[in-house]
Amino acid sequence: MFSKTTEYALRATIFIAQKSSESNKLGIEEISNAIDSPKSFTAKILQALTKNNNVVSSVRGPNGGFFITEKAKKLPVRAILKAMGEEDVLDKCVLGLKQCSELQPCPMHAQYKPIKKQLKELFGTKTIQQLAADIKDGVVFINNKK
Amino acid sequence: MFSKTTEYALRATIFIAQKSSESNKLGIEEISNAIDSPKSFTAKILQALTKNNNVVSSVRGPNGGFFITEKAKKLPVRAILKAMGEEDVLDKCVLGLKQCSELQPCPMHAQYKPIKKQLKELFGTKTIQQLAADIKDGVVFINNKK
DNA sequence: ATATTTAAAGATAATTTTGTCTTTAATATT
DNA sequence: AATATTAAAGACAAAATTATCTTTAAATAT
Repeated sequence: MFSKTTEYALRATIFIAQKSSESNKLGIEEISNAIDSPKSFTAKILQALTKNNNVVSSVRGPNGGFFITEKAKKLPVRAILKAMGEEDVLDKCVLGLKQCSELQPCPMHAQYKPIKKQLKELFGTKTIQQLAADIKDGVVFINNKK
Repeated sequence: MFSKTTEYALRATIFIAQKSSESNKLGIEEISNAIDSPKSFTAKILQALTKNNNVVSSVRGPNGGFFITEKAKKLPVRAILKAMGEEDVLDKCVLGLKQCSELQPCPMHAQYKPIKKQLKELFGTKTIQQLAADIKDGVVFINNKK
C-alpha cells in the first residue's frame, strides 16, 4: 500500500506522539530501535516531517531530540502522508489510469469507489493522538521487534 | 496501491480478455498501445502472466500473439496479483509491521480491518471476464490515451 | 570559552523497479 | 526448404527507492 519510507514515517510519528512531550524528547537512536527502521534513513524522514507541515518538531543539542506538539497530535494521519508526498495513494486509480473518473471510469472504478472512500475517511479523521492513545492503553503495539 | 508492473499486468490482462479470443490473438504492439505501457516491459509482464498461473496464453509466429482462454477469464482479478507476486498487498499491515495480527495489532489494525476485508472480497470474487464485459458494454474504459 | 550532545545537511552507495535492446525459438506461409 | 512473423529469453541500462556515512550547525552544560 505505502512505500517503506511512508511506513517508517507513520510508525515513527505515532511512536513519538506516544512517548514524547516538549519536555521529554526522543533521540533518533531510540526511535529507530523501537520501530525497527534504519537509523540514518529514519533521520532523513523525520527531517522531512519537521520541514513539511510541521508534523514533527525537533531541537538539537543535549536533551534535544524529536517530539510532537499538542497541536500536531490533533492532525489526521493523512497529514503524515501529505508531508511524505504520498497522499495521492488515497486518490489514485487502482489500475493507474491517469484520466480515470466518474465520466470515464476504469473497470474497477465503481467497485473500488466505496473502499477508497473509507480509506480517505479513515486517514482523514483518525488523528495521530488517537492512535498514540491506544498504544498507551496497551491495546495495540507499534514495536516491530520479535 | 500497486506497483507499475502490476498496474500494467491488470490493464493488459483485462484488455486482452476483452479483445481477444483463441482465434483472434493480440500482438504486444497493439496491447501496449491500447493500455499505454512500455512495449518491451509489457512483453516481460505478459511472459510472467503466461508462466505463472496461466492467466494469459500465447503462441508465437504469424497470427500469433496473446489471448485468454475461457477458463482463465473466470479467474478472479486476484489471480493476476498472485501471478505478479503482489498478492500480499491485500494482507499486509498498513504500517508495515511484520507481526501485526489480531493478537498484536498495530494502531491502525482495527480500523483498517474492514477495508482490507472488502479489498480481498473485491479482488477475490470479481472475475477478469466481468471486468472485460463492462468494457464491451461501453460503460467503462481501459485506454490510457488522451 | 570549550567541550559535548544532538539533529541537519550533504555526499555517496546499494538495491529494486522500471525500461530497452538484441538474439533466439517457435509457428505459419510461400 | 526458405522466409516472415511473432513471442521468449537474456543482457543491459536508466531511474527511483532505500540506506549509510561524514561533515556541519545548533543547543546545552561545564
